[in-house]
Amino acid sequence: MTAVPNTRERIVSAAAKLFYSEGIRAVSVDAVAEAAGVTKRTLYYHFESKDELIAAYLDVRDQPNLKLFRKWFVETEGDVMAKVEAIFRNLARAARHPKWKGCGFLRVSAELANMPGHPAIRIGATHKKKFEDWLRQIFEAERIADAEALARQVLLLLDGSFAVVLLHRDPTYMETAGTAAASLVKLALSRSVMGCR
Amino acid sequence: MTAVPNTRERIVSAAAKLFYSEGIRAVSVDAVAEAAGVTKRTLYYHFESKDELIAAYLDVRDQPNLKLFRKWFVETEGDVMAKVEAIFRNLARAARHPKWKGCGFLRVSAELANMPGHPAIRIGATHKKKFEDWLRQIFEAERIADAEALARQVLLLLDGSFAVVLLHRDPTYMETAGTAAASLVKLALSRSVMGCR
DNA sequence: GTCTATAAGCCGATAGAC
DNA sequence: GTCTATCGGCTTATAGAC
Repeated sequence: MTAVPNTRERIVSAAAKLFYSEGIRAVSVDAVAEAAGVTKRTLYYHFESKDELIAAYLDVRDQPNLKLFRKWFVETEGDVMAKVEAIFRNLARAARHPKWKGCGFLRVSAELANMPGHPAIRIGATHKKKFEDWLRQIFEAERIADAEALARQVLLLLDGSFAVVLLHRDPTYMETAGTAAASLVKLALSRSVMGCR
Repeated sequence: MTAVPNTRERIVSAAAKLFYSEGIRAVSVDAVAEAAGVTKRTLYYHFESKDELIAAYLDVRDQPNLKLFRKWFVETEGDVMAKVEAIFRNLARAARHPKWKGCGFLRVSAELANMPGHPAIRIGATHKKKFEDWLRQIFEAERIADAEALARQVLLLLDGSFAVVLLHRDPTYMETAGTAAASLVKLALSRSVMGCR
């Protein structure tokens, strides 16, 4: 809420752009500072370390990301199958953008696989849990018996499509994942209606 | 087939261990050379660049990896659903090993997301296509109508479970993925028997 | 084919002035 | 809070001897 352009925010914004585009280990602190228009010393005034900056990068992406998924869901006409499938279709559209490079959270967790307790990984894990919980609540509202398992299955298809499309650069995999997700939702729904476990 | 311990093989073996354990950008050429017991100059005699070494690392993992999946599949008693599910159950067991750090192919593609044409990414893409083709052939042999789509769906669940388990360090997601995969196979099988598209 | 030695520069992080 | 200047170490890759 300061009146002047916030230096910290400019640094995080520059970091987000570079880290997502190039990868966190490929981008130096120098490069982030230069892109933000500050010196490295200023950057280290606002952040204790590069690791803290990486965590800040993912933290600013948390809410906007979840909000976008919710938007795609609610703005779609039809039943819950159609709404879930629409998430994947919208994601496929996003993946066709030349600057798309997968899921920032998953890429950081892959890059930092040798540092399991890293703050950025915690933020990524929390983000994905929030998404899974959101799905679970939706399925519970639909009176689906094992909403928790179904939410996990849809999450697995979503994160799988991030990984596969990043590798093959073929967004049609996201549509395949959407079809699979819709099938699983339908199956769970039919089981619940029949009163089965 | 040389009689003496092959220097090139020792280098690739050391690289594989370190790259998988720490990440490709986190490991220096110096570290690989030292682990292999050769000097950096010798390493650069056998490999033109670090990029070529990364590609070699994934290349040696291609066949053993596919062979393991086939082994898990054929050694499982029961129908195709049980066999597919067994892949995920075996993977969950592997993921519980303390040294497990996800899928090497996917992690490289995440680390090199800014270099789409990198030789190592091509090798990873080819590897995953081989796996997908193997699944497709299995489903075709089961007379499943859209074997291609089903193979892609199972692949998406598999790679999704790699990504999610790496993030949460919770191998039960692999069992959830296995359940989902079995459900999708069963669904496709029932559709094919009924003669539907 | 393997070695020693080193180039040339970038890395994360810091000292101290203002 | 932002600057200039720089530390010590590590980076990929190479020159030239044997």
